Amino acid sequence: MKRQTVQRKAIEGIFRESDSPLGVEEILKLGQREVPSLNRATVYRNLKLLLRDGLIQKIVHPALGILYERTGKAHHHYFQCRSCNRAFELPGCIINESGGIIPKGFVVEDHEVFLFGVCPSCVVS
Amino acid sequence: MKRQTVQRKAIEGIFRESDSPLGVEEILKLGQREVPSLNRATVYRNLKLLLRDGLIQKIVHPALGILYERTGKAHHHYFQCRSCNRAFELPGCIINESGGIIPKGFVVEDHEVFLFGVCPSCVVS
DNA sequence: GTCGTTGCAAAGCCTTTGCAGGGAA
DNA sequence: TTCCCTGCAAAGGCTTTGCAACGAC
Repeated sequence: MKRQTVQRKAIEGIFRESDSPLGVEEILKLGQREVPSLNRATVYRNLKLLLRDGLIQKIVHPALGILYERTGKAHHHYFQCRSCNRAFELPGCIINESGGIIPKGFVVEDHEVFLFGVCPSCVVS
Repeated sequence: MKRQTVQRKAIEGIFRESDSPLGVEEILKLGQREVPSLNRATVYRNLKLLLRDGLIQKIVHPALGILYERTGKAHHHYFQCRSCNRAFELPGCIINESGGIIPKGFVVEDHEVFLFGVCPSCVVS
C-alpha cells in the first residue's frame, strides 16, 4: 500500500498546480523548494508510480525531451516558443482526422501534434 | 574537406534508399551488411555530419525514439503501427494551421504530427 | 606526406537499481 | 513493529570523445 511521504506529497502537488508539462529537472527543483533533501532517484521512482497509476502521462517532446503532465485534461496539443523555449498547452484540436490525406488502409486511432513558433509574451518584445 | 570512405558511402546510400525514417541501430545493421567492420561511433559521427550539412534530419518520435531521414522530401507526417511497430511517412498534411483553435497572440511557424493506429498490412491479418 | 576518418575503449549524460537506514501506518 | 520509501552510490543504456592507426587524396 502506498504511503504519504512529504516527498510524494510535494511531487503530486507540483502536478496539481502546473498547467504546462514539466521535465524531471523542473520537478526536482520545484520539489526541493518544499523538501530540500529531495533526491533525483526519488523523483524518478515517484514519476514511475504516478505513470503506472495513470495519474500523469509522459510526453516525448520533439524539442524539449521527456515531459510529464497530469492526466484528465481535455484533449490538447503542445506549442513550443522558440524564443523563451517554454512549452504551452493549447486547448482543442486543429487536426482533421477524417479529412483527406490518410491513405487507404491506415486506421488512425490517436495522434499527437506539436506546434512551434512564438508565444504572446515573446511576440511583443 | 570531406573524404569518401566506404563507411560514409554506405551510410549515405542507406538514406538514399530508405523511404521511412531509421534509427541508429537500423543504420548500423544495414551499414554492416556492406561494411562489416562498421562501428557504432562511426555511425554517430557521420549522422552528425549529415545533420550539420542538412542532408538528413532528426525526428524525435514519441514512441520509437530518435530517427533520421533524408531531407528534401515533401512535407509529411508520421504514422506508427501499434501492431508491427513500423514508422510510415504519410504524404500531405492533415493540419489546418490557420483554422480555429490557436489562441490569439500565438504565432505558429512549424508543426509536427504523429499518428498512431494500424497499418494496412496489419489491419488485414 | 597530410590530415580527415575509423575502431576501440573510456568517459559523459540520463535513468534505473541495490542497499541500508528511516519513517508512515 | 512492519515494510514501504528515501538517499546515496553504483550500474545500465545511449551517445560522445580521446587516441593511435589507417587510408583518401
